[in-house]
Amino acid sequence: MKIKEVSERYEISSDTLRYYERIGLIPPVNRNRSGIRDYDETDLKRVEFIKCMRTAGLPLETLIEYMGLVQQGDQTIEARKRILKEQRRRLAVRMQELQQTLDILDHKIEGYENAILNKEKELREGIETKELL
Amino acid sequence: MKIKEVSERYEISSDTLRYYERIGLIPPVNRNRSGIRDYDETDLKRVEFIKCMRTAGLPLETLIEYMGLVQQGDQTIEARKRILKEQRRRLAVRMQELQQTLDILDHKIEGYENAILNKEKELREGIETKELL
DNA sequence: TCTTGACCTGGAGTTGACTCCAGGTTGTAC
DNA sequence: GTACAACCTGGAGTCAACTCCAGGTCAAGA
Repeated sequence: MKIKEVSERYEISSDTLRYYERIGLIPPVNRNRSGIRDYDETDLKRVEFIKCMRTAGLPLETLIEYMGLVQQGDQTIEARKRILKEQRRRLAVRMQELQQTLDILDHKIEGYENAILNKEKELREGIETKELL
Repeated sequence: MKIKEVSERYEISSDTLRYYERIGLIPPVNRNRSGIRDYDETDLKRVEFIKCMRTAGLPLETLIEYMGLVQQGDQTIEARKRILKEQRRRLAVRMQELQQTLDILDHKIEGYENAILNKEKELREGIETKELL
């Protein structure tokens, strides 16, 4: 599969795919006789995995380390597991943070939903409701 | 409250706090006679809000726009609500993405938990279990 | 009085992750 | 056989969001 198709399938630009290869995140992709990249199933799996992890915000550095360990074979399984567990932990924390922010946003949006009502009340009763940040 | 204390309370560096002021995210903070920033309650609320939204990944540009609207008073309530709703929507999408990645990580970790067992099986039965990415 | 530490400013530098470019080759369609 | 699109490389440029720095002010303690 040529780079453009991979690029479209995973919504990663060709430039980025080549970049990932340059920095050693993905091992060199096979080429056809004229030197054009031809991604095989293994390459695609790697790209998909990286896409997924990048979407979740894992840094390239960590992924490079991880992919390097995969290349080194079975004796790195423990190390890989450690990396994944650590990233899992971070991700869980991250999700809690997002959830908190989501709650606050909901609360604020609700506040705005009531804002017009409150303004009427203000006028009627001559009080001032507090500033909505 | 002086900048250092604010910085510690919200885990935002003093440089970043000043930076936020420079780019117009936070309106100018009051100074004491010698020109040193003295954050009041309103300032702290703004900082807290920004901290929370930045943690969730909202871009500075959006926050600047939003904070600008807050400064302009009640006639911008609709616009503000629209911004918050849009960000809420994005955040929900983001969380789904993270959840997906979390599931995949769990799956992979489980795969690694079994990896040693599988290796024994390989030896016993002379088969090869597929590569663990 | 002198030192120390926190603060100030405007501007420059850094980081992570791309993204773009010039200059060149190749395979296919007309 | 020539135009065209898609590919290649190495290197430079961009972007968001900080982060650091030089050079200077100021208040409080030894």
